[in-house]
Amino acid sequence: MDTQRHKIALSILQIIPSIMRILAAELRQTETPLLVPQLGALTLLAENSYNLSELAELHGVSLPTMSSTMSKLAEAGWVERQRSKKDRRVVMLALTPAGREMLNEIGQKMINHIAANLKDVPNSDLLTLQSGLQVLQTIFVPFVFRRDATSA
Amino acid sequence: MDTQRHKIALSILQIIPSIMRILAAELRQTETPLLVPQLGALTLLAENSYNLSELAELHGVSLPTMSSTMSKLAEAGWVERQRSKKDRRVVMLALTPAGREMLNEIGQKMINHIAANLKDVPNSDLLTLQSGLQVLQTIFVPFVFRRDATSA
DNA sequence: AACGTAAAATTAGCCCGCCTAATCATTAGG
DNA sequence: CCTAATGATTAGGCGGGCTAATTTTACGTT
Repeated sequence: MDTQRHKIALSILQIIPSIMRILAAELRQTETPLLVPQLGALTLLAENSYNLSELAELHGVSLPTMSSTMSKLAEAGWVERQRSKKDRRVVMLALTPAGREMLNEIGQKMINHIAANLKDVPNSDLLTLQSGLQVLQTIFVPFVFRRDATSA
Repeated sequence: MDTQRHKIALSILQIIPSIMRILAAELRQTETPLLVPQLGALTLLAENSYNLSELAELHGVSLPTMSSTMSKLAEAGWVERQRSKKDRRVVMLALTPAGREMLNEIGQKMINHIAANLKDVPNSDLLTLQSGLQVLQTIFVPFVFRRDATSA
């Protein structure tokens, strides 16, 4: 019985989904053409060009899920598929110029929107929040990369 | 340009959805009969009996969404609808005994599962995490209750 | 008392995101 | 060569979210 860890686990289970719904709702309200998962995928592509498998793994979803997400983004003209010449099974994804521009706009808008929620948060709490998020990240985000680590 | 708040906003935007996907995936893997939103709604009902509107508001979703969630849970026998006698438009929701039992089991299982993720987190980080979550909650969770606060 | 409006819930219809299973194309290896 | 493995897509299904429309009940005004 590790009470502290269980209490935190309960908090996570209760709080994270709530925030998620709020984020999604805010994205919807700003009438951006993007939803949360699309925004996440595009953000990954903004820093690097990935093939579909890599992208799916980084994003923590299955290959078919990412494939379909990419289809929507490609149809909107924000992402381009290109088969690799070395290995023609592989599909490389990259932002189009339009996609990059759109992402910059929307991303900034969303960040401002969320930052507005923090307007009245005192500085000391901001520091606490920042550290807490950092811990959350180190705990959870590595999991994505460990997915097939059993084979490594 | 409030750089600090913007940085935190960016973190939230990047981290929360990732954790959400991980939580959902863990729920799926444990082969529970519940998904995240259902678990959340049932957890609310475990402490109180609510009518549909209240429940939708607490949970931060629209009425139709909650109605459909309740239909699924009712069909599974975990929740009971009952029309109020005072106002026959109102539908009260309550856990059935079976629902309560199932929720206890699953809830505990999920919490253990998440707590396991925290196994190797040092104590100092746990404290940081705990405070950070608290701040997150005070920032975001009240929003649910403020939804129609414009009329108050 | 009757009529019209407001409120609570459901239904209908839509789309996204997530999955697994099956398929197709290509590569790699015996 | 032929088979097995790998990368991606397609097919099919379901939950969860929304808005708009509908139904039932309550309430207020005349």
